Amino acid sequence: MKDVNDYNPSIETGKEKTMMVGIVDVAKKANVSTATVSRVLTKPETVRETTTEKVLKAIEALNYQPNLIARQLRRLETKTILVVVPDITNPFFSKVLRGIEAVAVAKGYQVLLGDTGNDVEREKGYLNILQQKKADGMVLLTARMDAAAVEEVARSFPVVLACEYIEGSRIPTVSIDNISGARKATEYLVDSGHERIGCITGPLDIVLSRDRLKGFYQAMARKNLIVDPVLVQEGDFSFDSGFNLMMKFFALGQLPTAIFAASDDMAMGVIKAIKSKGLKVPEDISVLGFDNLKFSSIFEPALTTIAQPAFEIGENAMELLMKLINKEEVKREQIILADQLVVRESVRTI
Amino acid sequence: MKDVNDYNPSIETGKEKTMMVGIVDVAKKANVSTATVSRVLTKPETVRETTTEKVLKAIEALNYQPNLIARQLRRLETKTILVVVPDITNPFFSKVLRGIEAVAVAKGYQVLLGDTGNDVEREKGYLNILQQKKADGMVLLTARMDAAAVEEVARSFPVVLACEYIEGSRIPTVSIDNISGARKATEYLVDSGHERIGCITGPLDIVLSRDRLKGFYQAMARKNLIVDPVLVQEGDFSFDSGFNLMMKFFALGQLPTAIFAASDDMAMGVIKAIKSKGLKVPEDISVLGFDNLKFSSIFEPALTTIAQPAFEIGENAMELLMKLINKEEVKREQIILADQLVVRESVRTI
DNA sequence: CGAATGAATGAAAGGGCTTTCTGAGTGGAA
DNA sequence: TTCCACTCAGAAAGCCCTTTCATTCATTCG
Repeated sequence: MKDVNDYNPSIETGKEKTMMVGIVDVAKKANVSTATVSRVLTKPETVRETTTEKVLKAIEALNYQPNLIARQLRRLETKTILVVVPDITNPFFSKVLRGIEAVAVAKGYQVLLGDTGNDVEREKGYLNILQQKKADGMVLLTARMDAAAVEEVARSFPVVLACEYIEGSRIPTVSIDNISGARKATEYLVDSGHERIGCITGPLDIVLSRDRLKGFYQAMARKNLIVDPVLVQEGDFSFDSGFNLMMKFFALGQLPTAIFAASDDMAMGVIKAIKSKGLKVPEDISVLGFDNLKFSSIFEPALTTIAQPAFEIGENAMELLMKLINKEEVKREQIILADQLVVRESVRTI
Repeated sequence: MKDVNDYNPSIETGKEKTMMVGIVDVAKKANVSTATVSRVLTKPETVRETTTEKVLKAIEALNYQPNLIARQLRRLETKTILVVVPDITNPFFSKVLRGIEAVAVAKGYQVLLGDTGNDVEREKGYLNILQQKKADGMVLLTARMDAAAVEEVARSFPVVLACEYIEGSRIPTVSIDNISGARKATEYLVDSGHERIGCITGPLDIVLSRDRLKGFYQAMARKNLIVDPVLVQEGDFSFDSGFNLMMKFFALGQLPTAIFAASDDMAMGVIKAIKSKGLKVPEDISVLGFDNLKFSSIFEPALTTIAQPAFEIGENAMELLMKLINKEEVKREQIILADQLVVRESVRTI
């Protein structure tokens, strides 16, 4: 059964007591109590220098690493936070995640990743992790699930929402103002001379999608323009949905002169569809996106879009979470970061 | 000091003993021992049905959630694995991560994320997490650090490498064959009639970059073509490095008819540079990439590239890790997945 | 010189769960 | 009826740390 090619590290160590070295071993070796060893590790200032040295030497000699699980149990804290993401593969979310991670690491926290794959059930599942004490807090980059359930958890544990928010909730949130962002985008389109403007939204069961749509309507209303209902279509943020919806406009024979897409991915899909019909962007139809993905500047035409400060959203969210965890008072529970219109080449001035 | 706008959930619960309910509370309520409660939760088949019901009812009533930390301490396992990534923002890695996550979740594991931001020091830091027992195993998507250190850890803990490997190491690995992939790519270029071919490599301190370069040389040698040394330049996988290196070729007045870039990002940079000089791809210069990012098919011209099965790499890595954790024998310690040449529009047949 | 102070350390009690060992109870075979 | 075998459940011993409380010892002051 055994084969030279088998890889089994535990065999290599043989049955020689690989015994995990514990704090007692160190204590014994250094001739002190476990209490002292623990103190050396966590409050060195309370231990005499000579003792500290002895202990450190023993730790070194035994290559001792404290068992964090035991510490966590004792201290009832994990120094871990949970981040729930709808799709880690989406560069926008991974950038937010990176912002979170950056400050987490700086503050000595680790991050447990929960990718829901856009599945509400899995999203719910992650709620338990807090109650099971596997994390000290959580930041949600998605909030499609039952709002009450989230509220419930947030009542007993530190929770912050990033990007999305829950209507009527007091759970701390950091995001941009999607309404004003979308309004700004649409107004730019109007100011560029467009009147017949289409909107491809995100999934409307998400607040943030509704907000962007709301911003669109607001801008149109302010400018006294009429929105043709067929030109408002619900996508799912994906390239494909942008492509398909634009094709639908073609099929319907209903062409706007400009389209506001609620994500850069969709905007690119829209543009591909337009090109596939032999038309040009922005000459024939203008397109404006949302997110400012790295790729949007590389794309041709380079996308005019609303930039979200993804990394900063992550940073702020984590900082907020830290305050919650440390039971500091948090004054503003809604942090709104500035978005920005990035003008590139996909919108034409008429 | 207090303000109506303060958000402080612990205030809402007041000082009413929000007391964490523990297994003893359940036991008391159900009139059984803690042992029985534990058994209901973990080996229900050993408990009489009527008892089980009582216990379940108590659990329900108290909304009891077992403290996983305590369980972990007792069982000496965390049901958590650590994934160390050089940059989560890179869609290739996030896709691998997703593969890992998918099988992790399926097997009841959680994933702790370690993003190193391409920093070797941070990479090293994550090694400790295993020894500190915060994770049962780890998969490394990067292995720039001291090989000996990794080996050392891998001797006592389950570790698998994904994408990269360590030369001469027996640590289980899953990846594609970068040498043959690059060779295949280069040969395609040659077979398309190109002879003067440039290569833009990844950072050469990474094995995988060296392998791709090696594949390039092998193909050129097999086809009896001469490699002009100035046409081989070291990039860092980024769009910018591709752009800059191509500009360097222009500055040098040394133009190849085709370029093999070791990443799609770089390939796109190269193409942008070519376009910026008023030349066309593939008409004037052909470009071939590596990775097959989602974006590569959207890019114009659509990139001809080598596709890596990122998600599958992740899946396989995690499955391998599971075997290691469960101390099953692993026969093959190197799993090579198939890469694939995806022909699109960026290479011209002469 | 004795008492009071303070610093440094140790003993021991958990933190919340799992699991072994043991005992109680039940039913069946002799 | 006695005994065995078996099932189910409880007592209690940890898992490995941290932290409180107590103790020791040296120092200072009256």
